Parts: sequence; C-alpha cells; structure tokens
Amino acid sequence: MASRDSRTKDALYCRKEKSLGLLCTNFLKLYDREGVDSIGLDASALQLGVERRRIYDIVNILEGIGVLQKKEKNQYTWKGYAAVSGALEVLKVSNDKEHSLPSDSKAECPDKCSQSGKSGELLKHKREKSLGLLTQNFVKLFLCSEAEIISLDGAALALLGDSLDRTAMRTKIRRLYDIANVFSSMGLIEKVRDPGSGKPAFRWTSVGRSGNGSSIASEDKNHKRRAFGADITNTSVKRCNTNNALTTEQHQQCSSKEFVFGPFSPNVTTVWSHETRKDGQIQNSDSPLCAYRPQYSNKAVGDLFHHYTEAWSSWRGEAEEKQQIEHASE
DNA sequence: CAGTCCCGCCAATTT
DNA sequence: AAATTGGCGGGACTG
Repeated sequence: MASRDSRTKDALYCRKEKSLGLLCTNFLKLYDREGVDSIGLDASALQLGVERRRIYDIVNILEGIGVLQKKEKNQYTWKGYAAVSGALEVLKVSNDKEHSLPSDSKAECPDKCSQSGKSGELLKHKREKSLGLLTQNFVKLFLCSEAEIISLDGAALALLGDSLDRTAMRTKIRRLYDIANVFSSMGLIEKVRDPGSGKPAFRWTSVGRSGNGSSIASEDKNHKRRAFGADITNTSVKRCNTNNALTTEQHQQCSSKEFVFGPFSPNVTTVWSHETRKDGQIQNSDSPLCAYRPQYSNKAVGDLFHHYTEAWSSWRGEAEEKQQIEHASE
C-alpha cells in the first residue's frame, strides 16, 4: 500500500551505480579469480550490497552463457569465461536442429514432454519465459545470422514469434535491456546506432562468430563503465531507502561524459530492426528453407526469419572447438 | 519526449 | 508452511 518514496531532495543517488551492468561487472570481478568455483547467492548479495532479487537476474543470464551453472539451492558453480565459447557453440548447434522460431508458446525441452492428459495448461513449462532462455535466444539471434546490428525491438519481435501484443512487446524489451546490459558489461556486445534509423541497437563483439579469433575476447581489458574507486561492495543510497542511513559516502559524480568507446568502425552490413526503411539492400539468398515462411503479419519478423533460414547453411565447420564444453570439475 | 531500466510486489516452486 | 526463485511492469531516471 503505502510505499516509501518522495526522496526528491537529497538524492545523491546515481542511477548508474545501481545498474545491472555495473553489478554484473562487480560480480564477475568478485569471482573471476582462481580458487573460486562455488558461489553462494546469499554471500553474493551481501558482498555486492544488493538485494537478492538482483542476484537472480545476473545469475540467470550468466548461466545462459555458461559462465555459471546451478549446483543446488543457493549454490552455483563458477565456470568462468572459458566456458562461454563452448556454450555459444552449443547454442548454434541447438538452433541448427530446431527448425522453427522459438516462441513463447513453443517448448524446446530436449526431454520427452510426456505430458499425458491432464489439462496441464497451467503447469506450463516454466522455462518458456525464463530470463535464461531469453538470453540464449538473444544470443542465437546474433550468432546464427549475418546480421551485424540488432535492435532490441527487432529482437523482441523475432523472439516473440508473433503476437503483436503491445504489452508483451514492452515486457520482452524490458527483459532484453537487462540482458543487453549484462552482455555489454562483459564486452560481448556493444551499443551502436542503427545507421538507417539512427535508433540504438547492438552489435555482437566478435566472439564466436566467423573467424575463430580467440575465445572470449575481452574480459576486462576495455571497460568503459568505470567501477568505483576500489570497492566491490556496491552499498549506497537507494532510491528510497528508509533505514540504513549510511554516512556521507564519497559520492563522486558519476554522470558527466566519460564514455570511452573503443575505436569503433561504423561498418555495418545488415540491419535488424523493424521500420528498416532502407533500400532493398537486404542481401537475398536462395536457401531451400526460405520457402518455409510462416505468415508473420509484420515485415520485420519476416526479414528476421529470412536471416534465420539463411543461417542454416552457415555453420558447417563446427569441428574446431569442442573441448571446453565439459563440466568435469565441481 | 523517447529510451532506459531500477525496484520490489507477489506468484510460482522448492524445500 | 517457510524459503527460494524469479516473472513482470509501474513509473522514476536519463539524455
């Protein structure tokens, strides 16, 4: 009922300090050291100074990339960046096998969904809307196509299957923002401007895409989001914190303009975003699967699907890195 | 004003 | 029943 708010005054509060991306950076920094292999959610929340809920977000996304793996209640196993390459490869393959767009109403569980009788409409597969699955599907969008730039709107549209529901779209996009922030903090993607519409979009930062290059490109070499002076503990004023009056912590203004984008190269080829009002510059291929094209009431989705089918014949040489997929240790 | 996305309510699951 | 998980989206914050 009554909510604690109206802190319109002394808010020395900086939103960026509470961002999921920063939290992720700190989380990773906290566990990316030798000797670590078990992560307790309680400890994480405590160490990072955030509520449990936030840890779940980070953990679920990270697990989708293979950085972590749930061990048991409250416990996750640290797999590290090294496991990302393998996880990404697995995602490509899995996408290869699925011959239909993943949607919210389509299950893809590998096991037999022996759901006999019993109107199990209620006991829906919870994975359907999990952040983890969304994360993986988002990755597939980048890895399984030639598209260089993808906007969250475009991704949401594609991942949504159809249902042009305004509400569903908004919710999906909101989730995508979370994932994008985490990925950005890890350097997996970079925010760019859609040259066509000028709207924000993301680009996968060469990790897993054509050309082996190297596993996980940058883990911590070029972070634009500066962390705090030296405190991993992200304890600061909340937007509307009642108790827990912290002393006047040294609040260095984090706003200003200090975005240090690396040497970008405004070089794009394909654009994934609805409203793509560019010339028919979209490369057209003649994949046999292009024939199968469900009637999406939206052109954007159609294009997206086009890219998917186009990607079917892309990865052929998968026998190059099949080593880091294990999970032997505990 | 258009993007972002924090925050935490509360439902679903698990213990 | 209590404790964990984690959808979901209102609405505050940017730029």
